[in-house]
Amino acid sequence: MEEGWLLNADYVTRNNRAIVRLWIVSGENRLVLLDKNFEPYFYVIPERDSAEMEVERFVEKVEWTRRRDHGREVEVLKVYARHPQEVPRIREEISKLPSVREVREADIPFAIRYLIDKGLIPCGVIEWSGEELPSGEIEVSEILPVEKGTSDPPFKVMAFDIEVYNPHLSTKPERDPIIVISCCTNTGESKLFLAERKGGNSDDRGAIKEFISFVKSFDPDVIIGYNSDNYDWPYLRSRCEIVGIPLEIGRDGSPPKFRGGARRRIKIVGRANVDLYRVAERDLGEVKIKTLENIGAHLGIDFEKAEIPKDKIWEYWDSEREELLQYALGDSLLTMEIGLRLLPLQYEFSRMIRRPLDEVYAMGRGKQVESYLINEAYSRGELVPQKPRELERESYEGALVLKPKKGLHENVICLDFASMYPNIMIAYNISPDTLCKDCSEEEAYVAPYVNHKFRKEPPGFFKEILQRLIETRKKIKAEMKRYPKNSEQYRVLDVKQSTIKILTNSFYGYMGWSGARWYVKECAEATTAWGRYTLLTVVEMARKKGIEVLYGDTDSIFVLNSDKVQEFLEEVNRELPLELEVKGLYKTIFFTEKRKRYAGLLEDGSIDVKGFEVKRGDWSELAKEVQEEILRVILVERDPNKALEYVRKVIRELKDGKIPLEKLAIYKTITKELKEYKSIQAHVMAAMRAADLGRQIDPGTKIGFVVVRGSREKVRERAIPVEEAKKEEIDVQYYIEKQVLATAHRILKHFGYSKEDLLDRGQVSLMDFLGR
DNA sequence: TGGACCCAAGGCCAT
DNA sequence: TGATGGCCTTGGGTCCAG
Repeated sequence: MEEGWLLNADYVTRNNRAIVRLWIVSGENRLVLLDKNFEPYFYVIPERDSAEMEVERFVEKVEWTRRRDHGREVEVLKVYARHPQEVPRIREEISKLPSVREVREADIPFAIRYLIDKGLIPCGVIEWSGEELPSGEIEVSEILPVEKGTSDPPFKVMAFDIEVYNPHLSTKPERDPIIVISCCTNTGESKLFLAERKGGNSDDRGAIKEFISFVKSFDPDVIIGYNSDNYDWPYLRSRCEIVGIPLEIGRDGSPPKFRGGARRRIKIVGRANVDLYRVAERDLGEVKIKTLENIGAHLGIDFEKAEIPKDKIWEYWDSEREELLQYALGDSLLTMEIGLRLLPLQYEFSRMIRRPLDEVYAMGRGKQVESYLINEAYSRGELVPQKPRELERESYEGALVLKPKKGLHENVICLDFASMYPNIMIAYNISPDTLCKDCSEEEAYVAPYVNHKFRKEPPGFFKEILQRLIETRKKIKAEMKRYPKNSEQYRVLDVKQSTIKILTNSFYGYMGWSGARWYVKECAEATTAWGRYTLLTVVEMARKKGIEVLYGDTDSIFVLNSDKVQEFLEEVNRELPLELEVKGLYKTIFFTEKRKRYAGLLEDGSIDVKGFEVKRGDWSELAKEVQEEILRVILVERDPNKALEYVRKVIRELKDGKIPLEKLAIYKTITKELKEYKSIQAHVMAAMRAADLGRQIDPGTKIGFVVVRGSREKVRERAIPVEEAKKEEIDVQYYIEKQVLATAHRILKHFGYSKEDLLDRGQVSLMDFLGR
């Protein structure tokens, strides 16, 4: 048997038959495995026995088999199609038959079906025996997954980035050529491909050709970019069409395939395309403005990169080319560095949910959970439910949030339930297949408030899966202790446990997602009901013990610390089927009267802020900086008066024009097409102005704007993109009142200061008045 | 006509 | 293309006193 890493899977059609094709990395070799012995199939749940005869009219082969549907055994027809492309049509026809109740699993892609049935793990190792064909491909006779301690696959990775000549505000492939393509590899190579000057214009033919031949010669397994799905790839494709060069970079010589519109995914045959921006969008929410540079800084990458304003790229190309080339190279080098840090988690997700890397990176969390469940269902002989027809969103009651006791508190301990929702699902056997309407109260757990019932036995689909995930994670965490924290083994195990944690914590949300195959509202509703009940129970238990509860949210309570707390913890853990543990100890903590907003000084001297504007991406840097400093002075220096003086100083600086423009920019996301907005607020207006000037504004675009002076009253009338603003035009009064004062007063009002106090009206009231 | 009040839209964060 | 709860700003409307 030979061995190799599974990079990707697809199929080819030869002699009208679909042949599964696997792309393998084996040492220095890149192999193609073909399996001719796998047929597309799906299931039919019959209404009557005549279904068999009626279904047979549409296909060559039908056989009876036993499966389970939500735990119950069912006799179903396994229906084989001649070719995967026939499946959608046959499925349509068959599901119309009166003798057919339901069609199942007809929408699982052929190559994915193969991976599931064979138990093969993408980004993992497989072994096979077979025969080499004259074409060099290998026809396999036997193929198996190999259980191995995981490590990162030995893939060759290439990062790339394009720069476009852009004397206009936007870039248009019909008009603007590519001027630089920069590439680098995880083997240390880097290349720049430059356009040539021809009669005053730049000609990118040569650059594109050289790029294509570099891709062919380096032959990467993984190609990464930053926003490449929405910019670099579409642009390259357009340029190739315009200049008449085929973008033949697939391992079979084919061009990339673009699938879908705004949420497009790009497939390159035999390789894996990964856009790190989409990974960052899903996994790095803490980075508010996701530029390449910000992501790099967040990941701790020490990288000096030349700064060139986007709209000046063409000028540098014309007159300061060397700097532009450094900049362009920096982009692909930084993309590579980011890739080296983000890819391991994507590899592990690929293994966990058994999907090729180039699908995993852009899948939403719900789809990732679903892929995992589909594999679990197969191994249990369970039929996969159909996708819900229409997304009928029925909302349900969620978590409980207590009103905080406002003010400063000393020596506060935060207790929380470990993975509350997954553990509730385990404790009360919540699962689509255990939900029962007519169980007796003895044989079922009955959810409080909502009265949904779940059979106590046998363990449900979700319970079994969650139990095993949590158990596996515990083992990994124990194993991690055997290695030093900076070791490779530790890092690999950490990625593994972290993947399990993310997946485990996504189950509840998946259950309540109306687009999920395993969507059952009652399950989600019962989970939160037990959550509310549990939180109320511990609050009551604490009070009975004379422990003061200051705040609580979903699965946590903040209490005044005392020697009673340890005993209380033990009592809770004795009486409830969940584990309450210490999450943190605050020397000082500050609550306002509002929920989900607090700031505390932890034992190690760090400050933990939740909810306040400091943590939000849609406030100016100035406002956030001021609020952060106020919280620090209050919690650490315990000197509200000093905070007051600080605010007054900042306001003076603002009036004196000493605050740089960048600190005044407010960033918000455009979430839909501009014309669809019912309410035109500042960020929408700023985006419209940007669009008028030629900037591309799509849903998902972050727009940075500032508020300038003017006769118009409404903020939106005075909101302009930050790139177009001058510092002299800033509406200082807006920033004082709506940004600095608003955020500062939210904290300082609890220490007896009014907005007037913060403004220092007494001393500068006349100036202030004239200033308006 | 301006201010008090209310509500919905919009966005982002806590859990 | 997991979930609900919650906070805050803005814009748009009504009502009412002056």
